[in-house]
Amino acid sequence: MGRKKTYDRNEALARARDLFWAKGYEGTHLEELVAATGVNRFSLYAEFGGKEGLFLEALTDYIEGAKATYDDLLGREPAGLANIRDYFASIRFTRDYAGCFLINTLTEKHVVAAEAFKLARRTTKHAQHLFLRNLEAAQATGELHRERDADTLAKLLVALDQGLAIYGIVSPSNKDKDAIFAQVDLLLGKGALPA
Amino acid sequence: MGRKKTYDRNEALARARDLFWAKGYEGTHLEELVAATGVNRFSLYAEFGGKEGLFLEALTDYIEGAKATYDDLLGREPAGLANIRDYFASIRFTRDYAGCFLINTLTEKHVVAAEAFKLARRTTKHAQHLFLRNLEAAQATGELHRERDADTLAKLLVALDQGLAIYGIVSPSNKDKDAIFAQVDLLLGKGALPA
DNA sequence: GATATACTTCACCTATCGTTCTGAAATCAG
DNA sequence: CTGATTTCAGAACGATAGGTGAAGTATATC
Repeated sequence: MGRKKTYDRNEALARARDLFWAKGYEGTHLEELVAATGVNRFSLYAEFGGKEGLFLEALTDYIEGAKATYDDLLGREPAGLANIRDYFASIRFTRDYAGCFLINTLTEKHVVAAEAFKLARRTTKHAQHLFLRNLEAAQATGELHRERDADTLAKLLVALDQGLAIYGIVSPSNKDKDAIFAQVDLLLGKGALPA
Repeated sequence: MGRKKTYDRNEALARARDLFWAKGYEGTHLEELVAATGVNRFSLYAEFGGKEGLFLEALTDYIEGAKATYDDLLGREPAGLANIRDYFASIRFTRDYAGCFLINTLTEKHVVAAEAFKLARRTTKHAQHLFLRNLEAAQATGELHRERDADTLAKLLVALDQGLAIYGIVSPSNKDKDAIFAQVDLLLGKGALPA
């Protein structure tokens, strides 16, 4: 019983996430959050426990979404280089992510920085693990040369993943993306890579 | 005539840069700036024209430093892959940059975002140009295979450069760095890269 | 339809932000 | 030394931030 909410919790969280993502924690004011989410100040406090709680939930929401994307694209069967190529093609080269919310958060040394750091390490490790999984499968089938250091290559791909997210902000050209993608292929040993 | 300043302008600028770098624009409060720079509020306004002016000067200072580093390491003669290797080895794999001040700024949509965006494009283009210069020289001497798309490879290196700056925040392990460096070498066609 | 419940609106509070002002301290020309 | 000039240190300013309280309104159960 009682009055119904005029907002949807998940929808509100998504809007808050986008705002925090774009403007950072301190740069996003409560008034903007109220306007964007449609949740009034009082309910926002009751629902999320204030600005800080809302931020943490928004960040967690983002992480879960990112993890789901990783799992979806890099967890496919059969494992192999195709999964990696598909990941870069469909994430880093199509949607215009404004960098990475989590990484942006790390650069802001506010109160939730410690929690964000833990999340960052965990997510990075997860992505690295998924990359490695596909690289090792590729080595098993002979798709990737067995002498390549798969473990390190996975780390490089993680770094490149982040780099491309940023590159997309500065130079969001599709022409560039296609060309860079071809170079990633070369890195993976596909295509005609000269010795 | 008049009283002497108790601070050094450049020193104060460097301290302000580090603070803004670490905590962002909105996350850095004037009181902290006063404490860190040793410049009192009044003088800070007289000297830099307020918080915004100080930020812009600090950002410019950072850019000039970064550009000088690029020029120094990637502009050396003779041009070639060694310069690129040296750059990554001495910048992205030794000093613990907390990401890139300029890129951090882009993610904060505050009042100087437009100016920061211009600076980012210009700096990125500059780095790309320097990478390309060394790649083309390497192709001329046969150090790098002539069929490689040097232009695109330069772009990839720019993206990787940014990615490694971030990777250094999350996983600042020197063991990782050495291994990743070996993979960068492979990307450049040095070492025993299997076809 | 009465009543209890939960959300909404709106005004207010306190803290703190960036900025400005004021009087004292320090420096240099004459 | 004297006076002009500049910086210094701290208080004070208006604006606005995040958070909270009280009254009103819509909804569900009985």
